[in-house]
Amino acid sequence: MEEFQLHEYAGGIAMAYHVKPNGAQAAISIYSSGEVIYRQGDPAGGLFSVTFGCVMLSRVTRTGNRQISGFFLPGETFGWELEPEHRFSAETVGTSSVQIHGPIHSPQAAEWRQSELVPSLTLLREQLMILSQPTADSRVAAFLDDQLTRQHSAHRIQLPMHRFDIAEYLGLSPETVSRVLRRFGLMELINAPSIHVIDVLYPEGLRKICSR
Amino acid sequence: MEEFQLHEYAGGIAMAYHVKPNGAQAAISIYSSGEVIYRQGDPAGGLFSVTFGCVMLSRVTRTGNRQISGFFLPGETFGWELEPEHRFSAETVGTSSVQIHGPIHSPQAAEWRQSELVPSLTLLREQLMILSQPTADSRVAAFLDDQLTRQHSAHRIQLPMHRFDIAEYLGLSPETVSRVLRRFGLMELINAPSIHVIDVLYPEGLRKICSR
DNA sequence: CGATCGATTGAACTAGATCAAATGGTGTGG
DNA sequence: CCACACCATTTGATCTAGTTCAATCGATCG
Repeated sequence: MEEFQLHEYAGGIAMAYHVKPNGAQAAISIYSSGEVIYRQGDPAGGLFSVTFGCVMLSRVTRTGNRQISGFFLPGETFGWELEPEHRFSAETVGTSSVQIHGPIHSPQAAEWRQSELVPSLTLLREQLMILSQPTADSRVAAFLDDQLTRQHSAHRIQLPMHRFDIAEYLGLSPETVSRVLRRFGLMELINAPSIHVIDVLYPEGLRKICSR
Repeated sequence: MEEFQLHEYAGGIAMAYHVKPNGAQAAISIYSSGEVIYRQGDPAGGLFSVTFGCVMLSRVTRTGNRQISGFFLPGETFGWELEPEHRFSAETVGTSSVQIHGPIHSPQAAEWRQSELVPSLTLLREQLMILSQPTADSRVAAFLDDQLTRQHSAHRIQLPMHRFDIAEYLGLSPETVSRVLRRFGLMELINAPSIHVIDVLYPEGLRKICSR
């Protein structure tokens, strides 16, 4: 079992050390909701992985529009950059903790890089399949199904992000996202006990809606 | 300058050897249009990169729908798999040649893996941004702009794939793709001398349409 | 020169966006 | 502890963008 040692907690940020099985330590930062881990244009230094909560990657285009690249969940790695600058901003969505693996080309990150690159690619490919869905229903359904998988849950999923962010990510309006979720509720596919929690009552039904 | 040695050519498939500067040889296959390189479900053996033409990755979902994962152009690498089976099919779009780097975990592929994974990730992330565009115009514009970049061209792009495939990739109907392209033509943003060739007359105009 | 398949165009319909208003939840101050 | 204010979300009504279905056009190939 892995162990966490909390070192300080001030102003919503904490540093801790993640004690790996082999005794090595990796720095862990704990963030409160909505904090920026790095900003688009910052020097691309590190490779990160989520240990708790959720991290949203987004960028602002030349024309001033915001695009959401994705939401990262525990066990998922982000911060890969080909260029010397981060092309996306990373911010927490809800209280979250993030493990820092050091600079992308550092020896510390090497092992991580090796083992996590292909999973990152696979993850991204799945996200692509969500966004190539033709209708709002199928997109939202695919999104929820993806969350089920990535949260390793049979029914309950956490959606700590705003509806607006989900909408922007899916290329839909927030009103449409809201309406689709309501409809899914009426169809008894899902149940939303609170705004940031959704119980998927009938996962197979969701999957049938995908790519229809 | 790199050298190609052609060894055989039968039934549209040829094997050749790509003579690298250091003298090492990497196998190259030449395919005619629409040939399948591997099929979804095939054992995931190899890592490939396009040397000429275009390769389309697609899959068929449980519900029988086809999804297009993307189009790969010269210099781009595909075939990454986390699991022992290919989750997508790869087929050529137009006459194409593909370099085979050997099994994904082989020493021959190691170097390639190292150098090409982050670029693959970056590429995929760009594609994600295309698909998260909210309107048909912005999607098609982003798609064309992406092709300009990836074909390293200032104006002319080749679109060897069918309109239907583009449409499926973008989550649009083929009619809409056709209409958008026609409209772009009327706006004198583009000019299509033939069905598979498009000249972008005013690239900056395309970019303004993206993410509007 | 016809046959076939893909692409385009047209017309009707529907899904989703937009604008506007109402609701609900959370935190703050009285 | 309650009332208010602020924000995100939901709901409603209208309008537009995109799909669908159908017909036409065009290129390629026997």
